Amino acid sequence: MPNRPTLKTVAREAGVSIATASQVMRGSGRISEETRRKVLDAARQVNYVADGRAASMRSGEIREVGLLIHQIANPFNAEVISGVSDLLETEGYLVSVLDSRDDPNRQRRHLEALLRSARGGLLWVPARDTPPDTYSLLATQRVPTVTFLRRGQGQAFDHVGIMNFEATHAATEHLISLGHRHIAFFGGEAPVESRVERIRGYTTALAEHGLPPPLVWPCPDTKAAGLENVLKLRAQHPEITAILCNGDMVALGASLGLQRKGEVPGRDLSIIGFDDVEDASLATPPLTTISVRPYDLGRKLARTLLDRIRDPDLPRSNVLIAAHLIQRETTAPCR
Amino acid sequence: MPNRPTLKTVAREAGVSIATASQVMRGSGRISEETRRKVLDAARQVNYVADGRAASMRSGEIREVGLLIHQIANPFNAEVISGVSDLLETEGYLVSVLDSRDDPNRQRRHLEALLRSARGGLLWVPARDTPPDTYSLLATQRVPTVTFLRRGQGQAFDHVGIMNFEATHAATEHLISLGHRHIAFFGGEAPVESRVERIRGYTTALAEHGLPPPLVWPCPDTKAAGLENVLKLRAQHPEITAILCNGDMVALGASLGLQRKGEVPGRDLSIIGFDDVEDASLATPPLTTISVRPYDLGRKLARTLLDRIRDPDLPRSNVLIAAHLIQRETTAPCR
DNA sequence: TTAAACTGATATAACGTTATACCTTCTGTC
DNA sequence: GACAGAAGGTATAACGTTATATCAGTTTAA
Repeated sequence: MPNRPTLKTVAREAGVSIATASQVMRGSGRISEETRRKVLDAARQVNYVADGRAASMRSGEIREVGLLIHQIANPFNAEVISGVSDLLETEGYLVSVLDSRDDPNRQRRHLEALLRSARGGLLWVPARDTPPDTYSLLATQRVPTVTFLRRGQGQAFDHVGIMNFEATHAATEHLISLGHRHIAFFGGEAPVESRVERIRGYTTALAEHGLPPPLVWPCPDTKAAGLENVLKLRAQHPEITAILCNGDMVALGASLGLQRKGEVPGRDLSIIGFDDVEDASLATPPLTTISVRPYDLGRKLARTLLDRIRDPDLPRSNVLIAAHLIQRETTAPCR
Repeated sequence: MPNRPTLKTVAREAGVSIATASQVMRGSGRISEETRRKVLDAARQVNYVADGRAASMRSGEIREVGLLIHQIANPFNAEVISGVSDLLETEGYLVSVLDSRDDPNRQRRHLEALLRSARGGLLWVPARDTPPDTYSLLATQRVPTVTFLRRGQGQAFDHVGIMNFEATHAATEHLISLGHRHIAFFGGEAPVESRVERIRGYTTALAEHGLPPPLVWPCPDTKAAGLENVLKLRAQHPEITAILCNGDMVALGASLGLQRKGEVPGRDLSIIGFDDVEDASLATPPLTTISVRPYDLGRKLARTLLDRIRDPDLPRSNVLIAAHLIQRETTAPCR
């Protein structure tokens, strides 16, 4: 039973040296058409696939990057990942996607696994409460790194984010223009900047219009939690007529919760989501939400990493993607 | 600016040889407590992380596996991936998840990327119409491989699947016992075995009860497609009173479509899904579906791969996971 | 007292590539 | 026909680990 083919196998089969075989496979150096053909035939013959480990060790070029995020099973994030993969894969990179579940310990383990095996680059959403030594680990390892969605304490890295403040500011003003005066911010728990910025946009808009003080109601970013918590919120604060959500999943959950109680989203409580996941437009009623084109964000992210890999001395970049309100049917004038 | 630390750095820092440093890091060989401490301190000092490429080249043990699936952004598959990752990560493996989008060319590219970089093992759902040379590529590369959900032509590999026939057979009988006589099979397009088996279970049950000939209505496994197609189906075949779906996403889509037209799932058309994704129980009305515990399937899958990696001479295994009907509110007696 | 066994460390080769330098052979020029 | 230069190929070292053999001391056994 033959072992897996290496360059040696190919070279032997083609009757040339290993060095020559290597040059042919990479299309470099001066090689006659005849030799080229012989080597390529031999390679096809034995189903040769280069060993990326050996290649990258010698050449220093690692075509393997990691993507470490706090939650994979979230349609918005899935779209981001899609955008990242599409671009990086056409450039010949292998993308390893890992889920930290927003847990710093789990994140640390993943990070070390990535540093061991996929050290070509890193796309990273820092978990909440990421300790400083995790940042310094990355710094000493000198892996090209781009943070996204959250920057955490990784101020030294490139970053691709969302215009959170502007988005929730505008969304809140929209609710105000519909006559709402008691508006809550609903969802999310961790003190991550993305949420902090969103809350700031919301709070600022309230203040600018001289409305009652902000009410922030935390809960996990899942449908199930949204469903449950919206009822608690309404029981405890019956004056609330509109909620601005930290994400579509809680928003959709809230919409479901309302309907379970026989109420109508929009008419009985205005709801604005954040992300514009596929379900947002498919839900009944379709969800008013803030859209950020996650796929484009992913591509921008990949592009930023590639630039960084190609030139480590580039100035640190900080890209913010615009977000805009999409009005569907869960917002209505206040009654 | 110092470069990334290697064993050499650690050894120099600790005043020992590279060989000794290596032994300490791996906890092998005979090392005095004093030396051990010195090396570990030095390693921590410089933030040392081993280079898995070099290690695996020499030791032959690759702690990196690939998972190649036809659709990542599907809650059922996401759960499977979760189960796989949890088990493999505690065993120190890095799992690279790739999405073939059920396209053989894309799949081929991914496979070659994996063979280049993550050749420790492969978990694989063959794309539809996977050509024979893709199978033989894997065979010559001798990467431990386990197929799941679909076997394709990869008869030589270990496999973890679902009892599809039994599941749809039972589900169809359930519909029949509710009095339905005109039942359609709804969703899925590709001639993959999982769907073929499901259709066979459905067809067999119909035949056993002497019911009208089967009606199979293909459509992509997405909510949007389900929504659209259920209306077409009803327009063209008004006699249908129940549909058995190839997946929850189409089933949920169908449920939405019905409601858009003011009809009530269950009362006006019985719907059974397949997968029991999280949304199935959260939807209104909650979806009757076939559950297969995707997380457990994922763990079983990982376990199978580990066994194969540990002993390449093991007899080929073929595990089938049971599936059972969960009755919620989209099925009702035929009126 | 001396060989044998053990302890704790190290030197070295190897994994499969690629970059570099080098070595032939051929062609053309004067 | 001597020599420069190009064309086409190869030998070799290196990447960062780990497995193996080996070595110098020290202890134990007979």
